[in-house]
Amino acid sequence: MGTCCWPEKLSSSKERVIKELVIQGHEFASHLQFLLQKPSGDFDGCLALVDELVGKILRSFDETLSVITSSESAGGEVCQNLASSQGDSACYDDRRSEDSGESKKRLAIKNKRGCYKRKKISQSWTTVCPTIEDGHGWRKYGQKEILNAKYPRSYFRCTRKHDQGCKATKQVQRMEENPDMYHTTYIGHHTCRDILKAPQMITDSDPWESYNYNNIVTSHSKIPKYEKEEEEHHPFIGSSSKEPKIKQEESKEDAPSDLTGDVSSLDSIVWKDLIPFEESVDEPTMILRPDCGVVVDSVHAYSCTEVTSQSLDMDFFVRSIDFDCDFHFDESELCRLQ
DNA sequence: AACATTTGACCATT
DNA sequence: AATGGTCAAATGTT
Repeated sequence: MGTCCWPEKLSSSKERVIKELVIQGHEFASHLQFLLQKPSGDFDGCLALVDELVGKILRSFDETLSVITSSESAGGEVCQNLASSQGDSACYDDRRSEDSGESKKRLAIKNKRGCYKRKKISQSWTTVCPTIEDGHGWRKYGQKEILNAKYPRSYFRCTRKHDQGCKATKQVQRMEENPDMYHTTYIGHHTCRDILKAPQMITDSDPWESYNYNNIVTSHSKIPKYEKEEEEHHPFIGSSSKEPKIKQEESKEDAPSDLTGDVSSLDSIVWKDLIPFEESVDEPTMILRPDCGVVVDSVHAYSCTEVTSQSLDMDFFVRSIDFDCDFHFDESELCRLQ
């Protein structure tokens, strides 16, 4: 896992990645930073430019990831972390076809409940947060008691699974040590395109908040009425899939007022997802959440508490990005390419 | 009625 | 066999 290197034949890909991510991304981000540092009066006139830069940065990440993804298939060597789970269905079908006759028989007879393809855990990253809200629309599809765990684990899939084939899922479990926190494991990335709404929301004085397409800052999870006594054990888990949906749809205006009511204790916990990374980058290997411990792939931990619009620093991102395959952006490489 | 959640059954993996 | 992930019918909510 951690020793997956870039094969020689991929060196050009590496250069492309560096060019895309470090040079262009850095350039755009620096430009953006410059704009953001302007006095707010001047800033208003730059909204279109900011919008454009954000688009460029996103494109840069998109391009980067597409290079990485294509390199994997071309080179035959797969960084496990980045190995797409998208194509796992065929794999499973094959495996299944080789399965025992008994298994086949059961399938043929039932072909309904339980006939599913379990995805390989190839792309996953975890977060620890006081909320399971992350700006995406999730639908709960299961819950399990976990051995030796006090709290059950809830399973969510993207609400766009069916209409857009988005394969992102997540598992949420309240932490025993700290029941106020939720341990969330994201599996697979969003391929749905709700992100398209993003530019419309870049009207805030705080640009990071714009990344927060769904007003996470003010929309804390609300316990649904029918959650009843369950709320004591996992209030957010039961409600999450409703709320993001509200936000994903029309309610940019009314969602906040609707959702701020009863979790005032979270008002001080202002964390913001860098959703563009999660959305546009094929595989988000990093999530930044001030106030939250962030664990990537259960191995690489990042903790950031001071990432704001004023401290937007591409170097930080570059240092933090870890493809889990010994791929480094070293300074000399950067200089050489520049 | 449409959509979301709950929950037990089923299946894959170890 | 144990454990955990997924499915889908039943049920609840809007």
